[in-house]
Amino acid sequence: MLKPLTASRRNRILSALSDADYARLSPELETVPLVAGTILQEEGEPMPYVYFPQTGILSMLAHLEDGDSIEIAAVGNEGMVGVSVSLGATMSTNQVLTQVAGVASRLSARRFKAEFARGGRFTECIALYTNALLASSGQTIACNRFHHLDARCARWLLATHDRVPGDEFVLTHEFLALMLGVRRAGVTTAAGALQRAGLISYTQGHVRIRDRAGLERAACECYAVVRGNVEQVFKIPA
Amino acid sequence: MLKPLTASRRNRILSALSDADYARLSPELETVPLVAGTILQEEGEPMPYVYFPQTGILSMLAHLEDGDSIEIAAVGNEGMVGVSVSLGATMSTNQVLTQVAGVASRLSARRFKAEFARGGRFTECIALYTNALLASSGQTIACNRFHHLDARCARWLLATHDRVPGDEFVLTHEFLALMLGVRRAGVTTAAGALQRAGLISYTQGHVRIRDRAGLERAACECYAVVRGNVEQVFKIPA
DNA sequence: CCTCATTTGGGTGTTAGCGTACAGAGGTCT
DNA sequence: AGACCTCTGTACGCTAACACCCAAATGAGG
Repeated sequence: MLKPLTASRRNRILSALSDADYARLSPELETVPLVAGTILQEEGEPMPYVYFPQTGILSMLAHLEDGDSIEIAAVGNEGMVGVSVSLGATMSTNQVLTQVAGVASRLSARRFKAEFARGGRFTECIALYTNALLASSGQTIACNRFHHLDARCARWLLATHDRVPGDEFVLTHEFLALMLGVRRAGVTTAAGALQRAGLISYTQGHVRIRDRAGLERAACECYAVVRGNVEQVFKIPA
Repeated sequence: MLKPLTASRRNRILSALSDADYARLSPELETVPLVAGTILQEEGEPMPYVYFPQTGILSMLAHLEDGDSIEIAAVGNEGMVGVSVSLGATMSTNQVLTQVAGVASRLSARRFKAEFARGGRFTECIALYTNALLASSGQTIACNRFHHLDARCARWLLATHDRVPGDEFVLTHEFLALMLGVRRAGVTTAAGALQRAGLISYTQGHVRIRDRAGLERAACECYAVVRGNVEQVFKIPA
């Protein structure tokens, strides 16, 4: 027996489709598991699919020649990976990996392009989401230049917390260091401070958010700005 | 006597329009001077116009709560300011200011949206340019995190050199500091090193590029990456 | 020619985060 | 239980860039 049609509509962009549009697209949507650590797209390679996470989190990463890397944006069920396909790109400019395991709906790039070209609510949503990505990237440019590790750390934890069910999730200092583009030891120091302040606690690769409000105070403004950018996408009068 | 129709087509996006499309749009295009230091768009405010520079350079800036600011992207005759209008945005998320004086064609946001909705080569160009901006933002996120001031300084000088006629242009350390998000004294040190290496020279607000190839070696990879992103826009088979 | 504002040079002490290294703590597997 | 591997804590010296400061040079205007 098939899952109900609405299963994949935990993704907020897909759920913005009219029932008619969804019915047309639905046979083309493939539900795929997102396995933590898996790479979905590689920099400079073609993008056969676009992904709409239902649960879990994907990360877009930039890599530099000397091997340094950093997260550009995180994508949960509020967004998608592959907007650049709608902009006419053929190659991915970033690496995309699964940060938190989950499930996504994927769609072939060809179908996605065709659907995008139809216009309507779906197209509008994708465009607005692209705009949010662009605006958020600008904020992150400034954030990486000016904000200190503690604040960026808090920002990142909040963004992840928003996208997982409970208050606890899997995360090592090592991984967080990769996302923030800093040393593992640096994260240990910053996270240690947050822990001592009673905002979080962690053991062996598991973090627990203990004081969400406090964490928000510890985070830089960028958390709220980026979140606001994304909320704007869905605040349009339908 | 009117200037020839093709005047504004020094902008590479406008010149991608078919003659028919251009003829239709041309009466709506207004040629405006770009005065150095002028602010064309303010963060959080509506965007009545979009701009297609013919000459000169515009800068998109991000501002943080505490007053720090940094350049997100520079736009010359290869691009435009206001792509987010085509994505459905109503408010600007960045400040835009004139970095180097020049001339631009401007178009009302309404007309621009309508024209964008028509589809065709123009639409395609705008979409590809938006994609280039997005990709370049990702690169800049990493750049600001990892690359040192000297290299970022060189990157910026090259990007500007690309967009001005000769080898010399107006620039103070103060202004460059604003763009790079560093102290003025920091720029003095970095630029001094470039000068001592014979790559540039400057006096009282005027820089001269003396060794372009050397500067390219001194710059981080981001210069070439971002430039490549933009070139990609115009490399499509017409 | 002199004055004055702008621009640049440089100096001092501070700091966040780096690179590196090592030790302990907590799980896992046999 | 013991061996092992992953994860976290911490320490030490180093450096890029900071904040703050003042002095010199340059060019424009009266």
